[in-house]
This record gives sequence, structure tokens and C-alpha cells, in this order.
Amino acid sequence: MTNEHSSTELLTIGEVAERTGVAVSALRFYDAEGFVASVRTAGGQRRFSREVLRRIAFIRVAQTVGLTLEEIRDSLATLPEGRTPTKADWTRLSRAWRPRLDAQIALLERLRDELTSCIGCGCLSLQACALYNPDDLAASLGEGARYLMGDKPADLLRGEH
Amino acid sequence: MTNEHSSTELLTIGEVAERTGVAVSALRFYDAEGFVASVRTAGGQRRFSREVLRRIAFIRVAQTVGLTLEEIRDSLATLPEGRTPTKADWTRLSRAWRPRLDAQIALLERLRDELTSCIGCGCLSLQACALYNPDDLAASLGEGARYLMGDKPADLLRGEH
DNA sequence: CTACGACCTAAAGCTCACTTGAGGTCAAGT
DNA sequence: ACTTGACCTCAAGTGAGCTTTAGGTCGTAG
Repeated sequence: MTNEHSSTELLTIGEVAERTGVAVSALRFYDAEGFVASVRTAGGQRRFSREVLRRIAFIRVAQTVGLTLEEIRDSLATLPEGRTPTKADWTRLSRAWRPRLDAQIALLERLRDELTSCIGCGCLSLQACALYNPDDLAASLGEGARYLMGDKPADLLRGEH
Repeated sequence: MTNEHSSTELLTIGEVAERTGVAVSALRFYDAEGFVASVRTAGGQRRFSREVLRRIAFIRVAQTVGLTLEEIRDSLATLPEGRTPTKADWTRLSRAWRPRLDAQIALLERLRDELTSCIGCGCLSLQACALYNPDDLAASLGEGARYLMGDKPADLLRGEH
């Protein structure tokens, strides 16, 4: 351990990694992509202000909520330039997640409930099931979502017998 | 439209695609990977039995629930060989999704509720928030999950001031 | 018979969010 | 001064789940 303590205002990339739990390589990536800012020492090493900790917290939580980095970039772009973001700024950004979370939850609940009745009848061809509004199912269910079906594919709707 | 009607027992790949909403290329991929079975015509074209429609329905719903193709492969492997799966077979498989769905829903609800209080206090550094059991958060939240933090990273837990 | 859309294969490409590798430099403790 | 771990860059790789491309064949309506 060569690096330690440094209550010197600026953080090394390793310190940021340790304190946020984000890998060093990911931090370099975030820096390169402009998600966080850094200054360089005379020797070319990155130094981060403590402000980045909050930005990284935001990024990670936003990812958990299901945002892509592009969306997060857009979101961060609405922060004021030239001044340190306030609590109110962060609150505004994260408030936008609420509907998305609600929608995801609603979707999963619908899937669960409909799956229950499908399990009940054992069909899985889902005759009477509403697993068949794939559009909104697909809409915001993240990566694993894709879509159940394209444009009202007939047979899955009515069973294949 | 050269192909039409064919109530002839076996389906072409295009028919399966149309009826399931799954792209032809994806069907070829599923075939190559053994997720569905096919026979070939004298000319080398694939022909599918109607049974594949149910398998594909299963695959797509399983994906929505959050299973990977590998998990789906394992799941399908438990179906009886040599006989057409019954409703009971499919029911058994999909019953396994229930806990996963419940867990996903619980996770999102927790995130939502804790986010609400975080929005309330505007902190986002989440001092008192339980967004900090990243282990189970990460556990089953699909692709977008990763994890919020590795091993109790200090600063995000206690705010960075 | 001919056209032409549906089908075929194999290999490469794509997206996302990073990680890994190779080859080299910086800086702090002793 | 030396050692050694932390740091640097740039390019390529990863993995999931397909899609796209290129070049060619099949099969049915007309």
C-alpha cells in the first residue's frame, strides 16, 4: 500500500474505485466518455474531486433502475454547468425514475398474475391470456424484454392445436 | 406469395416466423442451438412440427421472465424425450418462474420505496438508505443490474461530504 | 418453363458496458 | 537510489442473443 490517507482534496482513481465499488477500468471508461470529470497531475495521472462520488452514485442507481448510459448521459447533461449541483438538482433527476419503476413493476405483476392463470389452466398457448400486449411488455422491460411477439402472431394467441 | 395455406402438417420456417412473431434468423439460430427440432425436405429446407410453436412460446415467455437461453435450455432438457410434452409438463416448467418473478418485483418495489425516501431527503448519497444491500439487488435484477457496489464501499454509504 | 420469392449456409457483425492485454510510466516508502 | 504497486494509453476482447451479408438453391404460381 503506497497510497493512503490523502485528505488532500483530490482523489486518485484507485481511491474513487475503492470508495464507490466501481472498477478502475470502468472509471477510466466513464472519464473517457465524459460521465465524470478529472484533472491530471504533472505526471499525467487522473485526480478526481469528491463531487464525482455523487455522480457515480447517480450513475449506478440509474443503471439499476434500468437506464442506459446514453439516457444517463442525457440526464446528466441537464445539470447546471459551472456550479456544483445541489440536492434539488439531483432530486429533479431521480424523480424521473419513478414512473419507469412503476411501469416495470406493473408489467412484472401483470406477467406474474397472467402466468398464474396460465399455470392454472396449463395451456401456455395462452388462449385467454393477456400476455398478448407485447408492445407495452416490450416497451420497458429492459434487456431481457425484447418482445413476446411482433404483430399479433396468430397461433400463439389461439393455441396451436 | 408462393407459400400459403399448407394445412399439411409441417410448417416452413417462414410460417413459424409469422405465427410466432419470431424472426426467421432467430428460428434458424434456435434450430442450430437445439432449442427446437426440425426435419429437412429433399431439397434441404427445414420443416417444423406444430409442437415447436409451444416451445417457442415457452422460450419467449421465459425470456420475459428473465431467464437466459442457457437456463431455458436446461429447463427444456427436463421435458420427456420420445413423447409430446403434456400440459402438466409445461405447467411444471413454468411454475418455476413464480419465485423469480416475485423476487424481481420485490426488488423493484424496494428500490422504488427507498428511492422515494432518497428523493425526499434529496441526498442520493443515501446515508440512511437500504439501497445498500447490493448483493441481493445484484442477485437477480437481470442485465441492467450488475451491482451498486462491491463490498461495502465506504463513501457512497455515508455520503461524500 | 420461367420467374421470383422463400429458402439455404457460413461467417462476420452488432449492441452494451465494460474488461483485458501489452507495454510502459509515476510516486511513495525505505 | 531503489523497489514496487498504482497508474497510464491504446487496441482488442467479452458475452448474450441474435442479425446481416454474400452467394447460392428450392419450389410453386402463372
